[in-house]
Amino acid sequence: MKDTTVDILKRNSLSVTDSRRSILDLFLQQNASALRHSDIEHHLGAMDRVTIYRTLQAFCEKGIIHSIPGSDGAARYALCKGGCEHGHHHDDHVHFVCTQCGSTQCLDDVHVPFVRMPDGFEANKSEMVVSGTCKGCRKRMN
Amino acid sequence: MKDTTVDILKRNSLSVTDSRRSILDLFLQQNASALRHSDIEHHLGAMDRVTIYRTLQAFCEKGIIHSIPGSDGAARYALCKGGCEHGHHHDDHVHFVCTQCGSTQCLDDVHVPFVRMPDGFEANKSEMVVSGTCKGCRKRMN
DNA sequence: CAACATTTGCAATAATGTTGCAAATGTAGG
DNA sequence: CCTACATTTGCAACATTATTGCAAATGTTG
Repeated sequence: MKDTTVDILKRNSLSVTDSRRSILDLFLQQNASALRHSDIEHHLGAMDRVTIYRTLQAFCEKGIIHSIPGSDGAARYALCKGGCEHGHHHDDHVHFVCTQCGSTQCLDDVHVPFVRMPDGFEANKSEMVVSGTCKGCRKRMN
Repeated sequence: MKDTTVDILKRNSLSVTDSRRSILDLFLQQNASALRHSDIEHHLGAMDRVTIYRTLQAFCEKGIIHSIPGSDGAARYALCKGGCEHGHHHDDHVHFVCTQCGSTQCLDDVHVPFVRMPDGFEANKSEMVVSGTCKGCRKRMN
């Protein structure tokens, strides 16, 4: 049985509203590719900016989406795959930023390798972002 | 022979101005620890915000400092060590963000491990940020 | 020291993010 | 289906981060 947006919202004890359905729909349409706040704003022009911020925050807290670090000063978010939806995240995968098209993608099958910390440091979470040319752009270049 | 701020600026063909010397001094005083724009602003209250942005950009282009990715929407910068200062960066080290004190540090001796990309993706650069409790904060907790 | 190039500070503007509050919408019980 | 209650939305205001153009100030070179 396929998860509908309503299922996902209910399962995470979020009330089902038009805004949340639209935003979740948008994420489901992406293919492992991340969205910035402004992307969502452009797609759903009618929706208030603040609502988008609050929805993204709620989805993050519930583990429906995860945030992706980036140096460009704009937060990005992507759907969590698999067992992320019960409070504990499994988003230990590598993220890829394409310098050609600017897209950010989840490499769900590539997990962040372990690195040993220097004495005294205690690691909790590791994030890894690889940049380069993505599959789509390399095809386009041939 | 020890590098003075003036040496570093001249070597990178940057004209020697008070602003650049002050900012570079600040970085040299840090110990592998990163600064945000706002940190610099607070330390050097008299300096215009725009000058700080432009100086950070110039230092980045020359490879004197490097930027560090972070999810909190504020760029961070730290001095480049070693052979970074001739246009090509060697900042392939892991960065550590302490969730206690909020500081960001360069782990100069821990380099970012190689990961194999899925077919079609071409990697250029890898960044890794580990978060947890830093040395200083763990000492303070005992 | 003079002529020229570069940098600085200011003003204006844009993008991103947060908060409080009243109106609108969603949920649950009868 | 309707009412009462809880939650969410939209708006306004505001804070922070960042960018650009331009004239005045500063640095560099001969």
